Amino acid sequence: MPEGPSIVILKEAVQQFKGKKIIAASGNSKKLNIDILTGQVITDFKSWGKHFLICLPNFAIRVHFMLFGSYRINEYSDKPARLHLQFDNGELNFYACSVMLIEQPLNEVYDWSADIMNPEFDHKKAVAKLKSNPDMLACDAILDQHIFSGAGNIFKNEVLFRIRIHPESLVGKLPDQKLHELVTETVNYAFDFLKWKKEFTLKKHWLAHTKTICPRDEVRFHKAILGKTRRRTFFCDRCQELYK
DNA sequence: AGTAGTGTTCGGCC
DNA sequence: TGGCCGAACACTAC
Repeated sequence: MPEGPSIVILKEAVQQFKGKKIIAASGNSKKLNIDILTGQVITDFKSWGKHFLICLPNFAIRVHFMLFGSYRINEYSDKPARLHLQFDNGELNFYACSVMLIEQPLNEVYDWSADIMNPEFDHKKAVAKLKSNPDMLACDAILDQHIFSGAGNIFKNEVLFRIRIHPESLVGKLPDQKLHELVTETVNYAFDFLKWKKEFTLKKHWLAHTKTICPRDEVRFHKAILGKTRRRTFFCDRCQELYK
């Protein structure tokens, strides 16, 4: 569930509830007084990277699916719902996710130009952020939500393989052209991910993530826990260049 | 059947 | 004060 494109899919799937009144609300969220939701009208659904935002007239609900979260539309699971919203035309259920109330205007909370799926995504700003973090490893840079909001661990492995950059490369040592490729291909992969996820062929298209053999030169991939983010990393040390 | 992981936050420790 | 690290959360595909 978690990565940005999956949240875009969710946003598309809930459009039937835009402009609808919440006729009942329940759930086991501790961060939110669910009673205040009943009677409110949903003005919009938005997303910022992995954040799913339910907009109401005076505040928004932020849903983050973390690693295990899930949702059901017009059906429910046997697990307790973290948040259940009932409408006259259906229902929306969220499970095992983080739910938060946001009372500040969303434009003050979120920098939309950092969201890789947003039309306002700003390539130049992303490059500038990378350049201001010269000591950061490439594998951590892609996971940094302030630079690439919506990118996750699959992105990291696939994008670094696509652009032939070793995950332990220092961002400050990447030539300008590679820096631009990093940004361009992270965004490109987001839209490939979206398309493949909708076709249920995402895994089939993985070139590096979870793989044992490099499809380019057929040597073994390395599998290691790398970077400050300490996440699984799959890479080929023959075709992915180390900039250090 | 057990394990590991599409993620983030928090608190303890040095 | 701050960086680093592990735990917690809680589900399911393999």
